[in-house]
Amino acid sequence: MGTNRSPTMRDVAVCAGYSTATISRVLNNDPRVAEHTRNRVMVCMKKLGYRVNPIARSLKTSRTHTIGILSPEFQNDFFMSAAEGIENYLRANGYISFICNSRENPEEEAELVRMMIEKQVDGIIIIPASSRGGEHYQLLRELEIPYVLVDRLIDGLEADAVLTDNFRGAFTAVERCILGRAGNIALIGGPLDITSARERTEGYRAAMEKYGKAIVEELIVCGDMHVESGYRLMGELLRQDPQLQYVFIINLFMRIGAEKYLLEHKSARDIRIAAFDESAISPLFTHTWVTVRQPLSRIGAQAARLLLRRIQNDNLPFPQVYRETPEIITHS
Amino acid sequence: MGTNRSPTMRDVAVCAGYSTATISRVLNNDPRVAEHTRNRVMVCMKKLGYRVNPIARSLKTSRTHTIGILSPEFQNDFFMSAAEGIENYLRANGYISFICNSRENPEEEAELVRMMIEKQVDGIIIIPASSRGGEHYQLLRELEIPYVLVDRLIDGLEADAVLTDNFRGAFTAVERCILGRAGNIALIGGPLDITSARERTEGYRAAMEKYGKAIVEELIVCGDMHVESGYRLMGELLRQDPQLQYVFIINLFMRIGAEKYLLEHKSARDIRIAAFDESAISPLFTHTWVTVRQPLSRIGAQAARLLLRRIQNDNLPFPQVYRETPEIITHS
DNA sequence: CTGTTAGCGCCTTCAG
DNA sequence: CTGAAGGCGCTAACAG
Repeated sequence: MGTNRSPTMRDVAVCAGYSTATISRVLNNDPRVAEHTRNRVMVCMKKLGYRVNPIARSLKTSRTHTIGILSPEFQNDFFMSAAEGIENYLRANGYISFICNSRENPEEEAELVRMMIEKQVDGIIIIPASSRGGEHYQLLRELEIPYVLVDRLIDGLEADAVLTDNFRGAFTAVERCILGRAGNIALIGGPLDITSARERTEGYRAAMEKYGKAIVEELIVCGDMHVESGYRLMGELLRQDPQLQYVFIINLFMRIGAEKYLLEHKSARDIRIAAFDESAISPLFTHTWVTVRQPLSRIGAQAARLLLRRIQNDNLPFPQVYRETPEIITHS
Repeated sequence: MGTNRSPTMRDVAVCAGYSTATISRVLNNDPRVAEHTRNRVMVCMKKLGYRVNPIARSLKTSRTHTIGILSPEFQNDFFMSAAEGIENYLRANGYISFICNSRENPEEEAELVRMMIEKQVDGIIIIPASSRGGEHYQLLRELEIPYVLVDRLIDGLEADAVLTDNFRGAFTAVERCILGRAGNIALIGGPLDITSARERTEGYRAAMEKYGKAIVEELIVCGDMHVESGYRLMGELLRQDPQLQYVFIINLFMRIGAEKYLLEHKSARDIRIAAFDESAISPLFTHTWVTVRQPLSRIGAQAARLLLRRIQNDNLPFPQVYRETPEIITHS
């Protein structure tokens, strides 16, 4: 009654008439244990409602079957979709995960990495808060704790990573605009020290060049990835080129701003937007031409898979960088 | 070089010339340890880069300073905002948290609860996947593991909980419409077995009654909280009452659907929407009249605080249910 | 195939 | 104020 401490291996051992070593073997599927013994033990475990104590086990093995995940933002569907992909894969493989919020702050990210190390996670998946790295990456390497980057790379850091093929996504999206016999195609890009923004910009330029479209530098503008800058930049572009027909926008939030601008300025004109990302609100966009859909949950699963292989010391060449192909959707 | 196992209490003890017992005392701020001893020990800890091994500590104390969080959906800004509030509070108080995804599925939720129990979390915060409960709640009670519900209640379950004051939010929003000298005010509600949907509907009715507005049952429709149903229901309402001026919509997703309907059907007419929730995309809404903003991160923090008090056995009366007042914003 | 033994790193009486 | 000793629950040699 009441605070019945939960049964331990010893209890099972007594109940079954074996030593704890045998119980342990059954637990770990050690093949050299007699079939009938195994059965007896299993029955006792069931009877007593025995469950291993993962803490004791971890203390012994110094493996926790726990993976840390670092995300720069919780209220961001993209990161969370990737996190979901990660979690699903891990859970299906006997690991559990642990998401923490770095709040776009490399310092906090580093602190969280230290905390995770302390908690003895078996590995870490990081959606980096910045493309500029930090000493914690080195720490992880020294301690030989495997980690995988997701969505962004770190400049100058050799590391396993899984991310969208940003270049290709941008290239194809812009290509579709060009093949639609576009006039000018403007770009609302992002900070060039964010690898994904840079790659998308490069994709734009490459597509333009490939098809011999003149690149008008005035029609290439950079925002900060947030709604307001999209709004502002859309205005600027239209002032630059009142006849503008196509805009390629590299992320969802700036695109929301741009749509808002168009809405408010009742641009009856047929501006067409090609952009990365999709979300619950996409139905409200009125200028959608091409959408680049990132395979986020696949990216997450891929990252988790890679990490587990590292943990199991599969000796894959280092580093592995997977670029997952996005889906390009052209709307009517 | 290389695999230098990390220093243990014993290393510190040797370095400082004391026993491990003393090191432990320093770590736990035991007052009966001489000041200079404490200093010596601290210096050694710093020098060796000592960090406690929380696993060993947990094995001994059977407390993990870890809290499990269950969320029905990762790609949901509202849940994740609450999660963020929780995490912040916990981290500031020496606890870490552990978010898992129940995928709107009570079975998975139960399974995750069992997993968390196994992992020996000190407590759990649950955003319930369903208002209908399940045996895991009883399990938690039996094992005397504290838990707090967030955002939704469970029918027939006495439990600590923190949530938005849905009734009041709805009441006030509708009141503002009425005071704006509205004609009919329609309602797009949700499944009545979800407590929050039910409470919001009640708030609507109460406000209507208080001001003596006739409740037209044809103008009260229920969706499933998703975009499509908002779209469909907006259409139905306008067919019911082509002169409709105000609609109160109980969540963001149905509201997106409704806005989409209005957009496509170029309702130049001045329909005004009062609705729960706000998000990155709110700028794109064109019929906003009143917004009910849930204080999600406060709710999260509150839930975390309550849970920690339970864990520390503060004997508060049981159960505690906090209803946090939402902010009501009236737009021009 | 099974048991014995010796810890993993820490906390906690109980003595001194 | 400090130390010695035992044990939390489990695993991993090493014997047999």
